[in-house]
Amino acid sequence: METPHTHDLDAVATTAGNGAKPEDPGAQACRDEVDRLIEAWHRERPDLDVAPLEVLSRVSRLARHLDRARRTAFAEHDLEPWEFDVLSALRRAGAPYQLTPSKLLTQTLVTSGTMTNRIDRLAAKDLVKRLPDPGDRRGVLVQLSDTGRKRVDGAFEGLLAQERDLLGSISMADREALAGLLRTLVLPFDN
Amino acid sequence: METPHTHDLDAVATTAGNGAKPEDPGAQACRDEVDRLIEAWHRERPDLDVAPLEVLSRVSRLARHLDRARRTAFAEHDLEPWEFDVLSALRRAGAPYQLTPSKLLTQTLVTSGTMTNRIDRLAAKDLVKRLPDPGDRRGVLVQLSDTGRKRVDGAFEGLLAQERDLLGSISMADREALAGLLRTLVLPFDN
DNA sequence: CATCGGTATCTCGATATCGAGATACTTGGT
DNA sequence: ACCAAGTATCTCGATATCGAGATACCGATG
Repeated sequence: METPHTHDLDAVATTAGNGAKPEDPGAQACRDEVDRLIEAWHRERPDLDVAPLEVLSRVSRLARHLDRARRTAFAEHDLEPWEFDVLSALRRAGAPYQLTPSKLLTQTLVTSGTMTNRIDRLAAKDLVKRLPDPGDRRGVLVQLSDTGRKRVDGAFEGLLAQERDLLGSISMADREALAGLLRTLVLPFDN
Repeated sequence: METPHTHDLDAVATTAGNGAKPEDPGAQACRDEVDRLIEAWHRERPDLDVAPLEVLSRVSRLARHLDRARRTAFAEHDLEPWEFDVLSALRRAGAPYQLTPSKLLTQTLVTSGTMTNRIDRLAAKDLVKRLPDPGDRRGVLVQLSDTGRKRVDGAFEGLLAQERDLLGSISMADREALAGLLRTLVLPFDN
């Protein structure tokens, strides 16, 4: 999806990118898809400042690539991304690895119907178990099984290895700067 | 559509975050969800270096928030995100706003079956038209209608306004730094 | 203890996507 | 001209998700 951003005041559209400028300080030599996207919009709508796309389109596109990469990484542990989402929430909760469906759906941002379905399928694979919630007969507790814990731990280690690899081209200092700026952008949403 | 997605993942050590550090230079005072995610993983798996999550989890989460925000912004122009994806690809192509389904599906990263379905629905709403491809009788050309062009132009302006707003808390210099670092991360995927 | 609003979970019909296969046409080689 | 391999698009069954509604239970109030 395209998240365009540019401001146009004239020729600003190419400011941050290494777009058409021939000088290119000492930076990477290559244009990415977003550079092309922005160039196309700038050609078609020279009246608009599409600078915001420089940041936000890249966030969206990178996230999509990360989704695919994670799917591959998890596949080596026979887990789908949605399975990791649920199991990792339980894992992070700590022993005895129990959460209510309600807690799980707020953490995974899916609807209750979806979560019921997911728990059913995870239970069928013996990765979680459904227990009655003592103290609230409406509710249930979803508990990570022993095999579930091992699978999610392995998948998480694989994920970290992959992510470390993806970040390899960026210095420690830049990673921290990046993390800080991203936090600033996320905060208004996270409350 | 949409990339729905859902993933929670990641949490990094506490390196870059303003996690538990009491000093906090002059930065924002608040922890985000990823800080909490990282703290939980660090508690449960102190043997792992979860630092990559500081960056990549934030990218994923921010992208999800952006998806929801865009859905809202597009709704004011009676467009779904997937509709904007297709229409904007046609719009960027420039007059006469024609692309083959193949070009459209490489740009939107969906399968051919999905694209056929999308074109059907867009054509039913008179936002695009299917034309025979002169020069290749297997193929068709998808052309943006006049109302389609107006709708996508309006939606794009709305999107830009929203994105400019979201980036408001970040200085111009930081935006450029952010865009540059994100490009570095995306490049290995984009080829 | 009866009631009523709120909460937790599940049910179920509608829908968008995927993915494998079908169909029709093109292209290069002989 | 013919044929095989490749390409462009569409078809269709399976599936995961959403979202509205149903059911069962909690808790405070009178």
